[in-house]
Amino acid sequence: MDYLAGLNPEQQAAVKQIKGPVMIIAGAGSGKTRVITYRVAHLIRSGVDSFNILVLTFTNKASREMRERITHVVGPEAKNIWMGTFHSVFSKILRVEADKIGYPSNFTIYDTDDSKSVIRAILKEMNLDDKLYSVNLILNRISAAKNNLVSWEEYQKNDQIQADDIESRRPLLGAIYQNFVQRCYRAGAMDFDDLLFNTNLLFKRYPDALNKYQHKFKYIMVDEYQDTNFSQYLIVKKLAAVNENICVVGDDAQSIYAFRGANIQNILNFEKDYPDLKIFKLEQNYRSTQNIVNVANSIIANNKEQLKKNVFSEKENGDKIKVMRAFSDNEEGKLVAEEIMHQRTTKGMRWNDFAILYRTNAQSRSMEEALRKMGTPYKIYGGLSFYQRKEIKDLIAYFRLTFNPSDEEALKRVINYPRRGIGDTTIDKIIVAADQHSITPWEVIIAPEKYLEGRVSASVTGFAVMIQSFQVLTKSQSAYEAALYIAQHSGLLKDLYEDKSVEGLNRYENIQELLNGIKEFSEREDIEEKGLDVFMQDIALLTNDDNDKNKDADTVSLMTIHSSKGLEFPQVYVVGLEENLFPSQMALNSRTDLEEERRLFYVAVTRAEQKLSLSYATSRFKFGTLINCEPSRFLDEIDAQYLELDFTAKPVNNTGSLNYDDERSAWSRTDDKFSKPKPKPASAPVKTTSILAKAHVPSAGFKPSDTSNLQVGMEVEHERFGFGKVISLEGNKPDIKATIFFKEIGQKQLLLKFAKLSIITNN
DNA sequence: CTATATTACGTTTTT
DNA sequence: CGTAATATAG
Repeated sequence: MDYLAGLNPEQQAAVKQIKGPVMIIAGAGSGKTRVITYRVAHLIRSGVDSFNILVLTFTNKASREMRERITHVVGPEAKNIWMGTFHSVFSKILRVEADKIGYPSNFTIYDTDDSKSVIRAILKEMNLDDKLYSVNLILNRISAAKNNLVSWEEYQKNDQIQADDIESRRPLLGAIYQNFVQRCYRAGAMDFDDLLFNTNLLFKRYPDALNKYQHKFKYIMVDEYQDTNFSQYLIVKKLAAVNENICVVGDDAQSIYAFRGANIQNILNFEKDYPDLKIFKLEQNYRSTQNIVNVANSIIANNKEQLKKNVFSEKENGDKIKVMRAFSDNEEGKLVAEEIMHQRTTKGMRWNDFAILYRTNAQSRSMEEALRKMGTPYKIYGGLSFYQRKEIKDLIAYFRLTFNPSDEEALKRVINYPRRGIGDTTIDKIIVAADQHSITPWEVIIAPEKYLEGRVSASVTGFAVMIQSFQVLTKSQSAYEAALYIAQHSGLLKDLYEDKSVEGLNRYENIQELLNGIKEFSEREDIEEKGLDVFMQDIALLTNDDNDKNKDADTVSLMTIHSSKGLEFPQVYVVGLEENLFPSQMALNSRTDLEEERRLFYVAVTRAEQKLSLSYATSRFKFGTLINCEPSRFLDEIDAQYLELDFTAKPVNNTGSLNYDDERSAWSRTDDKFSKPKPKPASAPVKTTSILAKAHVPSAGFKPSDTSNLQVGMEVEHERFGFGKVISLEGNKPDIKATIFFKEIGQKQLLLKFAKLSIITNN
């Protein structure tokens, strides 16, 4: 098979240049994936050992698809290529080298929820205001530090950083960072950023290790290079330092992950690192009509910083870009659903040919509803993934704990789920004891008599014994057998089975699905090691693109623009083109943020092959309240000659509360293509102040009395309810119920064994 | 300790 | 509006 035949001259040149540093600037739709695929194939055909090739991608899906396509060309040898996301490739390496940096090779990977939970625990322990020290802010700050390879020690030493933190009145961020790192270390856990940070650490501290991988990966390719952060950049640079057979592929115009630390300078400055760099520009777009490409170009022209290129299409002009206006988010959904229905019938298309793209996941709801009403089949991509569901995380936490009992987050998750009488106070005691003795909570649990009082020890021991039995079991059983055993004997399966609600049923089915997945894994023949521990290894790195059992179903696709990157559809509907939504409110403060938003719009537009529609609503629900919206500035930036405005939609069931410009006034504005509804004066947010009784302040020296001899008529004081008189007593010994009339809040019924009462008088 | 009620809080985007 | 953390009663 002549894989070069279908390529244009520039693509061919890029494929054939296999030696030395290469940068391929690939415009949207310019056949980037084909070039990478064929370049790898070409490497192998040219005699490069497939074991010496490393291909780094941004998503699991991209790497999977690429491997498939390469297999098509070169056959089974494609299996030997090291290909995957940065995170998955380097977590594999770290598992091999873990002991060098003091980690167990079965370290846990903490996901974002785990990290947040760790931070919450730290804030509690340090007694900090969680409004000033918001979890998200802290996590972002730590993440940014790690991605720039700033350790907690350096963070604390850096004057600039300290000054910033002091100025924002958060001087303890460095201490929190330190605490966070140490806790993760103690738990044998790494978060996503650690996987890259620690790889850098490994290469820095152990030149031997670096050397080994430098010689292993003689040929390196990086896809989506514009999305790499400093940490990733340095890993690649170090690995490529010996052979310098490095090829990066990307498009600066599609850099949309700066919020996660991606540094567009990595691609803009690549030439500085490799002076003898060969640059190839792929500028012909094979995907979209000329109108679509022209619109995309006119959008991106508003950005200052970019590599010069001239993306063009030789396809037909195609339809103009349709702009639809709706009066509410729900109506927007209806318009889009109707238009898709109309297009499909008149043009004889499949549901698969359509995609609806939005800025935020929350927008899927109105689209979903409208599609459902019309009976249109659809599939939502993204959102919370299978592995993020509570029940799945619960079961996986049992697995995690089995293989890494130090994993504190997993422990906290399942120690009392299903209920086994180990409540918050006991858990707190365990953690405190662990802190005091500088050991892990697990070590407290396996020897509770040393650290805890006898009463709670029993249930804790029961839990420890159970986990230990899992540990023994997993050594001999297959992944599936072990998983099933754990699901049953943890009590989790039973707990879900007994919940007969719709959601409960659903959860039970999800667990079954996970178990089926593990079963399939157990039965795979292309893997040597099939223990549950192996299955667990990169589960934290998996996302939604997992169990695509209905992959071939004919459905409309709904997803965020971010997750649409790399995909294409004959017809694309980009919805919610409104100020503060797209561009996002968060992005309005700085030029760089706004430019990233614009690149995101560029990505959205360039997903379309034949027809592109844009829409906005003049009002939409946000946090349960209706707000007015202005059309996005991005619409104004598009050259009007490419647009076809459809403002025919009339407000449905207008109750007079909505003000809107009619069609004519929209057109009568000469300076502006889009009418801007006058912003309504924002109604002041209603503060819900509790009018309930203020808490009773107990008298000084308040002490609960022994109430076993309490009599009707006695006057008592309650910690919260204040002073009162006993009206009546009923029930038997331990469950005596007292009716007491309190001066401040009235009559109450209290169970004596719980109520904290202080007896004032005996009549 | 558990179950229920109440409140606070958030929306970018993902490995 | 929806979820998740916390308060409260039993």
